[in-house]
Amino acid sequence: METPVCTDACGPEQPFDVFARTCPSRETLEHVTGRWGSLTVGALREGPCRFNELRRRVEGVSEKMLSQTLHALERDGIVNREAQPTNPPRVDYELTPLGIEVADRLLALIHYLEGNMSAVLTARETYDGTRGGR
Amino acid sequence: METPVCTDACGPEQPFDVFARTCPSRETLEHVTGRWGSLTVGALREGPCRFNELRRRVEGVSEKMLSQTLHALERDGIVNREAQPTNPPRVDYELTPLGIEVADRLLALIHYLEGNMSAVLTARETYDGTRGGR
DNA sequence: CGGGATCCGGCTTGATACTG
DNA sequence: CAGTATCAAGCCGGATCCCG
Repeated sequence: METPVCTDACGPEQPFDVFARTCPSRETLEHVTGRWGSLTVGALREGPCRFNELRRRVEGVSEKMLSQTLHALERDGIVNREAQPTNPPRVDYELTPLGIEVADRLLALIHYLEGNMSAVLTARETYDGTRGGR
Repeated sequence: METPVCTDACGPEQPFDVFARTCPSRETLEHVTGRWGSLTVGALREGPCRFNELRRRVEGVSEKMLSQTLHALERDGIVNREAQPTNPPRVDYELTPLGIEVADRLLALIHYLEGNMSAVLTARETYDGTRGGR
């Protein structure tokens, strides 16, 4: 489980490298950091959640995109899906242990950005101003 | 600069919240975690870099997308662009202090994923196997 | 070398409708 | 509630040409 080696897509004795075009880690990174992936994972860090509640936490996501995002994350072992065959149906989504680790690193980034948006906004004004109003 | 407040898009007295549909932090997060954004920021963490060298580090990115990505990151104050009006022209890109902080958090996520891809790959096999070959 | 401008095909996305 | 199916639109991204 430590220092795994990419046995098929990144070369014989080479560890996974996201900068390599064909490395599967790039795919997973995209699932996790994708438009809805990062928000979904971040929202689930607050605890298990049902489908429609998740939709409310992640403002703006459509049913289709949330469903699609959750499937990709479940396949990658980031999210666990628990369905109870009751009526009405009840399905809970939660992070796996792997997902929790991912979420914490993602949230560190998110919170840092949230905490420094004033700097970003200032930079934007400077940038937009410098290039003559364009 | 500490505990900034979103004065226009997230409500009067409320800090920036990436889960809110209209919060500008969501936009910046997408620039940073976007398909090429994360790899570009990660690659620049190794040090300043010229355009075409960056293209080589980030395998698979087109000129157009790299250019576009760099502009967005520069506007957000993540990347600094230094052009020397020589001939042939020489342009160096580097992370700003803000960008370095962002990159470190991003790389923490990337390295964690790279180091746990075997678990992801196993999860995928299980997932694909369970749902009867579909 | 370091890009900008343009064209264009296709995948992604978002409504909408429907199912269990 | 928890999704899937369908479809049109639009944006993404690559290829190409051009410029400084």
